[in-house]
Amino acid sequence: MSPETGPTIRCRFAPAPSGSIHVGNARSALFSWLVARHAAGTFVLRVEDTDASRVTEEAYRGVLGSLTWLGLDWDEGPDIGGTHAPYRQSQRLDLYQEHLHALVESGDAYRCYCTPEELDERRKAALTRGEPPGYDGRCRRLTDQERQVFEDERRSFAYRFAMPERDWVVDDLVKGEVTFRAGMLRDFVIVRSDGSPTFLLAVAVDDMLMAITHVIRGDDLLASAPRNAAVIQALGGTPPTYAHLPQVLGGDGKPLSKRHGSTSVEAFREQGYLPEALMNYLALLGWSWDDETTFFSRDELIERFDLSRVSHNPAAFDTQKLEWLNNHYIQQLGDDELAARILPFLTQTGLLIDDLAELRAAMPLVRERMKTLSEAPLLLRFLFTDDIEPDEKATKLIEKAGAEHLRTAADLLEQVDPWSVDGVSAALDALTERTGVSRTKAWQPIRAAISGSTVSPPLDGSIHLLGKQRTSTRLRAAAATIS
RNA sequence: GGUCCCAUCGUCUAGUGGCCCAGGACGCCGCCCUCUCAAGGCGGAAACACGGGUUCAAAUCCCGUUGGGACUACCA
Repeated sequence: MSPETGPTIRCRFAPAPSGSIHVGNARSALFSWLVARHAAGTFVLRVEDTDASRVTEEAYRGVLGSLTWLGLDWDEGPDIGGTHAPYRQSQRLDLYQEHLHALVESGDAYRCYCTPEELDERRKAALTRGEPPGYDGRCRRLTDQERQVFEDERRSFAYRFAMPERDWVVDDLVKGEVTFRAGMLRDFVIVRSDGSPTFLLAVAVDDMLMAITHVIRGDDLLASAPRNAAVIQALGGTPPTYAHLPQVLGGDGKPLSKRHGSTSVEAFREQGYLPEALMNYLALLGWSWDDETTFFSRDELIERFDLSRVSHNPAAFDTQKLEWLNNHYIQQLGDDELAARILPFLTQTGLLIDDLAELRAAMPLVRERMKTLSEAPLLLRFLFTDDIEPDEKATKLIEKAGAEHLRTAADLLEQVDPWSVDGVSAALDALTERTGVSRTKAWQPIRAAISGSTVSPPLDGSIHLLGKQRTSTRLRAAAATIS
C-alpha cells in the first residue's frame, strides 16, 4: 500500500447533505480518510445531492463544517475543486446521462415500462407465493412488438440495468469473500421515469470517473457492491476495492435512529465535546491497535490505522466512554487553549467575560472537573456574575452555620494580606480552628455563600480568584439574610 | 419468506489451536487521598450464546441451533 509500490490510493466519502452527519457516517468518513492518509493517498469528498429538492445550502455547508471540525480534510471536493470536478452529483447529471446511453447502446440497460402499481402488485403476489420479491425482469424479455406497443401508448418508462446472471464475488477488505449467487441480484432502476439517475448509477459512474481505488463505507451497502461493480464493468471500467464496515449502533445496541436523539457530529460539538476526543473515540469503535492502547492522536491514527484490524461485529456507541475520553483531552489542554474553547459556552449562557485573564486563571480549578465544555458555566458562573442566589441545599447550610460564622470568616479573610491562595488558605484554617469543627463543616457554608452552591471548585482558589472585596460582600450579604 | 453479515465481561475490545480456569479500557463496587465535586492511586465483581464434532489440545477449525443486523425500492 505504499505509494512506491503501486498506483496512488484514492478514497472517498460521499455524504448526502440532508441535515447533519451522524456518528456512524462520521466513522465511515474517518476510516476512509485514515486509509487514504496512511497510504499517502488522496481523499475525495463528493456530495450526493441528486435529490436536489431536499438539499439546502445550509445542510451542504453543515456537512463540510462537521468534517472539518472533526479534523478531516480532503484533497478534492466541491469547495476546493480538483482534477475530477465537479464534486456535487447535482452538477454531474450530464455525465450520468452520457453513461446511461452507453449502457443502453451495449445492451446493459433497458427501458422498463412497468408502473409502480404493477410492480407493487407483482411483489406482493411473489411474497404470498413464498418467492423472492425482487423485480422479475419482465421488460428485459419484451419482444420488439410488445415494446412497440408500450412506445405507441407513450407509456413512461425507467431504465433498468440488466444484471448479468452469474455469481458475484465481492472480495471485501473487511468481510472477506462474499458471494452473491446468480439470480439473487435483480435488475435495478438506474434512471427514474422522471429522467433522474439513482444512487446505483451515480455512484458507479462517479467512482469510476474519479478513479476511486478503495470504497470504504457502512456494511448496509454491502449488497450494493456487486451492483456497483457490475455497472462499472459494463461501462468498461475496473471496479474499486471494497471495504464494508460493521454498523455503529446506539447505546442500546439498536441501529441508530431518531430514537437515540441527536447523534450528529454537530450535536456533540454543541454539547462541548472536543474534536480530538470524538475522533479518538470513533477510531476505537470497530478498530484497535493492540490489547491496551486507548489514546491516539490524529497523527498516531494515520500512522497506525489498518483495515485488517477492523472488527467484524457492530459496535454500540457508549457515551460514557466518550465522556471519559473527553475529560482526558480537556485535561491535556493548556490554560489559554482551554479558556478559548470554553469562552463560547460561557457567553452562550449570557455570562459576560470582560476579563480574559481571570478566565484563564480559573482554568486550573476546573480543568479536571468537566466531562464536557458545556459544564463550564455551572462551575464558573460565580466568578462572572454577582447575581448569586443560593440553591436549596446552600441556603440550608448557610442558615445552619449562622450569621456569626459567616461574619467571622469575612473578618478573617479581610485581614489576608497580601491576597494570595496561601493567605486565603491560612485564613480558612484559622476559621476551622476557631470554630473547632471539621474543615468540611466549617467550609461548606462559606462555599454556599460565595458560590450559591454546595459544589464548586476548591474553596481557597475560588475565593482568591473572586477577590477580597467580592468575597467579603457575599459573606456579609449571606449573613444578613439570616434573621 | 429468501440471501448475506455477525456472535468474548453491561459496553468497546485483545485473542488467528497450546503462552487463556481469557488480557486491557469505560462503566459499576470497595478502599485511599480529600474543603464539596471531580481528578488521581489501589483493589474487586463481571464474558468465550448453546449443542455437536475435528484434535493429544479449541474462545480460536467444521456443522447445526439460537439470537442480533443488513439487503430484498423508480431510498441512499
